[in-house]
Amino acid sequence: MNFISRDTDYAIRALVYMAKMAKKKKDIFTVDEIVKEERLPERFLRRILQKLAKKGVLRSYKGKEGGFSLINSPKKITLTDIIKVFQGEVDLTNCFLKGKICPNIRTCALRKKLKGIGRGLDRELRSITIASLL
Amino acid sequence: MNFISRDTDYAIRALVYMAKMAKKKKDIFTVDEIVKEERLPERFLRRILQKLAKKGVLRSYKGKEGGFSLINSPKKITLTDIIKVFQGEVDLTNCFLKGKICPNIRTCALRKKLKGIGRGLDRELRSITIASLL
DNA sequence: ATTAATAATACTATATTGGTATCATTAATA
DNA sequence: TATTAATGATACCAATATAGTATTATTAAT
Repeated sequence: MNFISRDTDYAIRALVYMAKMAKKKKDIFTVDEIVKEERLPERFLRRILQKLAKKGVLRSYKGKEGGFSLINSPKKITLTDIIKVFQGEVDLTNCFLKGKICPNIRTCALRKKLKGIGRGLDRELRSITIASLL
Repeated sequence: MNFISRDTDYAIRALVYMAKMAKKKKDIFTVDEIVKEERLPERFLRRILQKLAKKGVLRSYKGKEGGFSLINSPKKITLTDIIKVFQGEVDLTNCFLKGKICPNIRTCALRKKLKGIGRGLDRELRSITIASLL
């Protein structure tokens, strides 16, 4: 059971690259540059960055000399943010009989326990920022 | 992102039912009985219990008067055990460029951080036993 | 011999994952 | 203003995973 999906993984690599280079260089990056440096599949990464742009993690510039840039400081971008974009909210308490048979998720001993664990996990994932990975 | 899959969920329900009833009653249960009580799809649950039997969580008895029984005390059956049966080892540190491009998982800042979190998570999941859900 | 249970295995439908392809849009600049 | 170099939107596709169902074999009690 993989916790991180391929697009989350690629997104993190791209963001870390951008954060690293933004310190020395200009801060707009083309997909081609990132693909070359990080050796990721071009069209797939393109779609990933587009999604990050749509979700407000990146800003995109169309046209010649365009590309993508970070909107916020790498210190502000957490793992939780990125996972949420590609894999949705991490939900430890999901119930497969919800509504049908189970009376209430709050009376369920399992979900009650998992809820606490999920909160702890989220707190830890939130502590991992792009900046912390440089 | 659902952490628990449907078969893990159904397995837990079945195991909790068996643990609960084993206290008052005989301890061999047919699939039909569990299906009726927990309202789960019969053939699907059957395959789930067979898998639990194969993995040493349940004992199975063929023939008339047969069924399934718990092998170990409900205190000894942890959530980690059950997740492992149906979803494999929970791996927070999986890397999608392993071997190809990434030099070493141990030099990777992200994986290093996730490894610690994964250990904590595992410890917590291990503390949830079937007995603790009664 | 009959009956009532699991075992093994194959099959199916649907969703998700991982990725590719195409064409439209935009903006710099020669 | 035409060219060029970038992203945007969208559709498509293959492989795998998920969530089951169906069939036949085996086993053990009575």
